[in-house]
Amino acid sequence: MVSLKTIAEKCGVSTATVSKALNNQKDISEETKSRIKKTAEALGYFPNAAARALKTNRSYNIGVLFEEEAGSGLTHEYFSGVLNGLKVQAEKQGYDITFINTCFENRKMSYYEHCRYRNFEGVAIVCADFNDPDVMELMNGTIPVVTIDYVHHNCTAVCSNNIQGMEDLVKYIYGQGHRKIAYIHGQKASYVTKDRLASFYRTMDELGLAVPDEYIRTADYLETKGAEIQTRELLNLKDPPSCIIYPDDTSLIGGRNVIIEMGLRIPKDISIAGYDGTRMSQLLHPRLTTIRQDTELIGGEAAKRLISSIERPRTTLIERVVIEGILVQGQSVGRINC
Amino acid sequence: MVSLKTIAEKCGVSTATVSKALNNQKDISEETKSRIKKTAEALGYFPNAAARALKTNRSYNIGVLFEEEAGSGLTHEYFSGVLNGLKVQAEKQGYDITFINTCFENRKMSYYEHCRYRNFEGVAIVCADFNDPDVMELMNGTIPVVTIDYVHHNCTAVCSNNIQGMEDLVKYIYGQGHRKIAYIHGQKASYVTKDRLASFYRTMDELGLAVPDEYIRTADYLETKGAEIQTRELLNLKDPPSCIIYPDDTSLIGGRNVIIEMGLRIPKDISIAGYDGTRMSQLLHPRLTTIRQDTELIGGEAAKRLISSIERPRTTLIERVVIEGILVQGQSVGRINC
DNA sequence: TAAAAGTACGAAAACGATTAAGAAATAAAC
DNA sequence: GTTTATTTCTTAATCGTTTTCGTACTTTTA
Repeated sequence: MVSLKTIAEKCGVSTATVSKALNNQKDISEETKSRIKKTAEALGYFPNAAARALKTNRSYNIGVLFEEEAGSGLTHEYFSGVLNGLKVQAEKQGYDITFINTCFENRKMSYYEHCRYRNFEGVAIVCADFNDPDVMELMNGTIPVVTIDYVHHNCTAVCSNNIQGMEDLVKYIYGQGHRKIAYIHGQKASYVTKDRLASFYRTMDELGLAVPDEYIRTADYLETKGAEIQTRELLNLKDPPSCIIYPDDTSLIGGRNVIIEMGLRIPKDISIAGYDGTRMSQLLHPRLTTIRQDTELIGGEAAKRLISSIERPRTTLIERVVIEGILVQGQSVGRINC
Repeated sequence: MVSLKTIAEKCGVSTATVSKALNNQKDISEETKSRIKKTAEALGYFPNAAARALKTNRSYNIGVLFEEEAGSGLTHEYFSGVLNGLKVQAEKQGYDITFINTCFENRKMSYYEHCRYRNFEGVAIVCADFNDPDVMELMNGTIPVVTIDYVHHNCTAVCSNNIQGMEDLVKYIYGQGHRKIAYIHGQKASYVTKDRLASFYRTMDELGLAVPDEYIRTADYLETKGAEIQTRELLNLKDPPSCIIYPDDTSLIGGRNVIIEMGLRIPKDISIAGYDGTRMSQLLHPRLTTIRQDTELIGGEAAKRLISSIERPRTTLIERVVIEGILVQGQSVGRINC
């Protein structure tokens, strides 16, 4: 292991000098500096993160909380996209990313304890149960935290703009001539659902469209079962909608299958729209009309804000960052005469 | 920051005693041990990973190389599934997972340098360009490395059993009565493709079936474009196949779209099979016949082997671990009379 | 009862870096 | 020519652990 000491001996100076030279402090002469740097290079020196962290209390390490409810968080495109954005940006700024977990040697430890143990300088909560006391402890703690799609008074939040997204979607559908628009929304507990639902109602209202109660239904995100059932019921109504908006692109598949099964054509007989803009949504025929959530950007912004609050804690505000969704005009919402 | 010193003072003993007590060394009396442990608990003590790593040279941290060629590695279900398996198992055994990158302060550093900097005890290469000199440096280095779906003489490899998977798939298709089976395979450079292709030929041979050259084609993994083109050409042959096997579930979608466009029914008019067993594959109608790769298990095994070679370097062999794929009998391969 | 063995703890060095304070040499100021 | 400032480097302490070795005391053994 080549350390400062090795270099110091080779150069006939003290380790202090070597340290300062490599860190470009100005009380070392240019000549010695370059001599030391050359030797360091030649010896293949790299600093020891542990030693440095111990002394400076800076780990350049960010913890990411990524727990999969339902056992598949990492494999869901939305979350993994966000994680990727986070990773890319953090790397760019010289930070590493480590998953936060709860195992330590044999015993359990809380997220917060893990963070202190590893000296994480900040935490990004990408995918977690926000009601979990351990998660709350983390959010209420003193380590800077950024949350995704969840607002907490003590943390900077980066959220997809579900209000604007839903508004854009509804207005586009309206523009295509649709007047009977149904919305199957996801679980009501989440912020995401609340925003989208409120925005749906508001936009419909603005457009002067009535929303029959039976047009509003619930089905789980990321699953097809619920969407299947709800779609069937919607299509069997006396006055069925001409367009159905689904919780997301994945659950939409369930509805889509039912529609095809019933012998209906998309978008001839019935129009459908998703939400997410998954890769798959653009592979299907017809390509889905959906709102693409810019997961890269969401993750990237999260990283930027987090690092900012690490490096400039005084001047960084706790804020709510909103990332616009992008309407993807596929072919699943057809043009009709109203 | 509550440290050993804090506890030592509170208990009126030395830090050495505290350390030994908390680590359950046997030259501390049971009485003092419990007294110390209680105080530690009460003070909310947690060891400092950096200090410990510095002293013991053990970081309990594993590096994961996860570079997205084509800019989407993390969001691909196969890779993210493996990563998740890795994460879960590593956590279970008390290790943390950190992404390996190449940025350090301002300058670049190689993967290997990053690993030494962070004292990673082992490395898992999940998704990377194996021809990259930096990746090769890592594999040839002294840090234990486990690779996924790639074999290198110096590293333990965990691979999906593509030989058996393809064999199972072909035999199942044969069992359904198909005799004219086409195979659109992925990029030839990869081990995965080589294994599958060889196994395809071998199995067909074993079954006494001829493989016309025009039945073997190439299309990229994870993209639909190539599969579209190849499917069209296959279906326009004088003697088209009755079943087409695709590089993977994603590229299959391209072929599927072409088939639907041409007015053919799956599996009535043409049968198709994928490879991967993505979530989506089981949402489509008809559900895909495919080989499900147990990504959880692949990642889990990778973690186990890696940790084993970290903790028992002497007794751990460099080996090639093969994870069986599971035939998923969807409905996309129909029964026909030969 | 003296020697040997065992038990329970402490002192101090070490891991590899950073940094405040000090020292030696040179340059500038009066 | 003495004092002061500047430049350049060193000394030594420190971060929070672990670990080797030593010591004091107690218990066992012959």
